[in-house]
Amino acid sequence: MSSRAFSPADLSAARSWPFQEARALVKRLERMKAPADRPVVFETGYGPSGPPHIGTFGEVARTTMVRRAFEALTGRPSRLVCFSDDMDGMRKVPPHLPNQALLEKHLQMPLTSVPDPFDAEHSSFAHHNNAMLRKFLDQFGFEYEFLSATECYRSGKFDETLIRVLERYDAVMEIILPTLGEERRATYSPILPISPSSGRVLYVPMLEIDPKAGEVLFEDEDGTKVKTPVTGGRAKLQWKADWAGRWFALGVDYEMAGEDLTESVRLSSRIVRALGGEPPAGFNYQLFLDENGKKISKTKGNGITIEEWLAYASPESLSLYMFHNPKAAKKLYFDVIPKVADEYLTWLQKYPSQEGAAALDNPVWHIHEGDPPTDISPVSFALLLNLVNATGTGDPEILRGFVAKYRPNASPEALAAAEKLIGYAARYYEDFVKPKKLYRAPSEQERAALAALSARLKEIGEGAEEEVYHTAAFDAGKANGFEKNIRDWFKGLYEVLFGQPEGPRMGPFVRIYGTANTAKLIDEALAR
RNA sequence: GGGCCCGUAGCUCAGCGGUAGAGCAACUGACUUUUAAUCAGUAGGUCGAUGGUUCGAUCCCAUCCGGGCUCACCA
Repeated sequence: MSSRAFSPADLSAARSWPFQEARALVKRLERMKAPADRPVVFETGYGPSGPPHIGTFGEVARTTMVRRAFEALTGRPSRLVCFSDDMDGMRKVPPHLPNQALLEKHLQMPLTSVPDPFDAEHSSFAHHNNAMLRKFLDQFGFEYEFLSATECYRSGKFDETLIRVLERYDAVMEIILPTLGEERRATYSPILPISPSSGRVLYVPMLEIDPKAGEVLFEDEDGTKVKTPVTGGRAKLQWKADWAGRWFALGVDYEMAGEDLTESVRLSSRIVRALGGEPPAGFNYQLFLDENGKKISKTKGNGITIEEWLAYASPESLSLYMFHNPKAAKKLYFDVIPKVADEYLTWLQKYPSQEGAAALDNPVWHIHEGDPPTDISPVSFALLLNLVNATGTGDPEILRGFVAKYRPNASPEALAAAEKLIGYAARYYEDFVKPKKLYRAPSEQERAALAALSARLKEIGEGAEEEVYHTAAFDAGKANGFEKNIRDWFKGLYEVLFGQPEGPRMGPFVRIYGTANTAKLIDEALAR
């Protein structure tokens, strides 16, 4: 690792939000008098009833930023727990899934007891989604520990916490009940037993609770009264109590959440205190909006998905987007992608010349966990998009040639760094530029000039200087009536050959694309 | 309506008590036998509004305006 070292003075001068968050966490640990060698626990939560999405990425990326800032600040060990709420009952069958009938039969069962509707590869629906989550996180190289709620309950990891909830039952109820509607109030219990007869998660009131024995009495689905221990996976905590229980059981020190969960965090904090714990540090980040400032909703399909982002720009650029101002509602729509991609490059270029706190506050320090790469693409994404527009091609080979020409002094490493951008640009071309192309037929005059150019290029052959080709382009125009308006010649040439009024400088283009290919391009256009 | 968050140049953001900054975009010029690129330069903000605290406020407080979330169920 070639990551830079920073002085304590630099570190305390860093003002970017991850450092501010890290300092808040430090204060919390001081208040708690936490032993300095105890690993500090960061958590992110995940609901395994659907695939991971751009918000999942954002939460883990941002949490990791705080984590690394904290480590830099304190040198203390830390862990990041990605927790899957996979013991939650399946309340309804998510539409769009295959095997609806099969799923229907398993309503109210813990998600880890619902069969995988996709294939037999995973032992349950939740296992399938958990695997997707891990694959998703791994592809970005996040460092984390995966934790399954089901395993935590069944293994006894949460036993102590469940008993504690029984011990503090009244205090917990007192906090939760006022937040519920009248109807729910009548049946609410922070403990949800798993029916021994049906395996479903039961939303029933507790008839008796016995903290000493660690048991509860409730009415099972078949009407029989059942007394059961709450431990070993025979019961779980309900919403409003389970988050607090998890904090308590895992000793979570830091967790952020979307602003829609602001009230939940507040409530859970009170509950964890009632259990005798201390709520984690953290903050509520804002949700994303679409181009018009409207909330992004999956059904409306506004905004963009992580797949869309990653099709046209790097994960690092998405991290940069996540880094910016997490407390402001940010617009997330297509046009921001190229802009953010180039902003990322700009920050990367700036980093080596920055010192102290300025470097620590540079987003790339956070995006790359303190160790930004030194090989930087010598061309911006905007330039590549221009190129793609100008050359009318998304052929990576041609783009590569132009990059090498534009940046003759670029190192092989830098050119390698540009490779990814070229791929994104090519994709962009295919999806956005190509469909908009409008080739027009040449005028008689243009036809003659184009034919002359084609013939001349074949004559010259490959390997000549750019200027030779460029001169040929001019000559063909001048010799066919464009001597006074050479601009029109080029405009027409582009419209006929590339389907747009602008195009590449012809000399370099021919040199890179080849005379035979260019001549072929012309001949095909004339034959169209 | 209550609560929370946000509101600084066209855009994305920094600045968090001492006479407003960056990147991109825009514009001008140079260069290039079209485009793009490159280089040099210019312009652009009553820091959402109004009051208050202060010798002094973008920065603190209050109110208001605008945007988002949340306050039945579900997570």
